[in-house]
Amino acid sequence: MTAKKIHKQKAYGEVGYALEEQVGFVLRRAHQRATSVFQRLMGEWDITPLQFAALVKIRDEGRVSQNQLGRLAYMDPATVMGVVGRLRTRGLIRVLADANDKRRTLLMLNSSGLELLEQLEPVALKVSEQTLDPLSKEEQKTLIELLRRFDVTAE
Amino acid sequence: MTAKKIHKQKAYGEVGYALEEQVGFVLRRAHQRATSVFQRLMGEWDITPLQFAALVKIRDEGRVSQNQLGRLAYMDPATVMGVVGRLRTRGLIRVLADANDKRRTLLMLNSSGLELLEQLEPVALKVSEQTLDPLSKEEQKTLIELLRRFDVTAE
DNA sequence: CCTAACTCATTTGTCTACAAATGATGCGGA
DNA sequence: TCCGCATCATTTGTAGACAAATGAGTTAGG
Repeated sequence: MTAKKIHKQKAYGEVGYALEEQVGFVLRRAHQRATSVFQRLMGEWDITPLQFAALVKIRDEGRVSQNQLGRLAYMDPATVMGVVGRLRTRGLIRVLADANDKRRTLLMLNSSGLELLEQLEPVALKVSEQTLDPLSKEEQKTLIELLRRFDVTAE
Repeated sequence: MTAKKIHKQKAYGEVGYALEEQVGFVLRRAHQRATSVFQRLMGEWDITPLQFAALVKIRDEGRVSQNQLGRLAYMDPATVMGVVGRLRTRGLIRVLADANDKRRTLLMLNSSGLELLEQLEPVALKVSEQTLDPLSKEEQKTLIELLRRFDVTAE
């Protein structure tokens, strides 16, 4: 019914600017899909992608300062503030002052954080799986590799 | 300098959960790159990726209702509200009531909206170009195609 | 022709995302 | 040694992203 209207979109070879061929647009779409799958599978634990990423990074490091965590998980300082605050409120991490550098706040998982993370990791693998479902195994590998190339540029 | 710390991240074949190999994580990264390039090139016009997408879609359709626009640009109703509000405030679109359906609000570009959009489109192409810069032409095509496959599922 | 189910715009609330500014602290070089 | 510059955490402000709820309006089926 409404499908007819859709065809008014600029088609592939058309002259003008085709929004759905621009990287930013399709990346946004793909990212929406990924977070949607994440919410569906992780919803029952009430955790967000960023909160999960933070837990993983904190555990991998043992102990990190907030800024360090931000660099590892690609969050800017303001965003880290929020994420860390919520993890702290939920009692998943321990926050302590760095004796060697009074500017720093050190973060580490406490036992409930570690326990939760261990429950979550297998689910996170399912999230990746389901997100990538429309692609063949070969294509999945290609996609991840191409996306990771955006990283090298450091910037 | 700090590069040494980075190697504490789980390496490729390691046992545990490797965050940087999960789709959601790399998609988020890639999307960050795209919006960062967008801001850098579009900053001088003070426009955001979503606002630009909305302008394109409104022009392509001629006139759209808000919900329709949301479906075309993949924004939910609450997000559309904000974007449309800002475009209206800046005087780029015209908002009128639909005579046939009193629930609906119709949107269309006014002359300044159209004029701005025409200035912006060539810049938007540069945004895509620069974003994709780390990849070869061949890889760029592959990436876009793979990303667009996430769309077909309709979901 | 009437009502139940749907659609539309809108609000509220939570969570990313980032720019820009701030004050406290640390550090390197003259 | 001390002074400028960098780094750290933090705040404020704007904008996307979405869930959930609401009331007005439309449509389809009985």
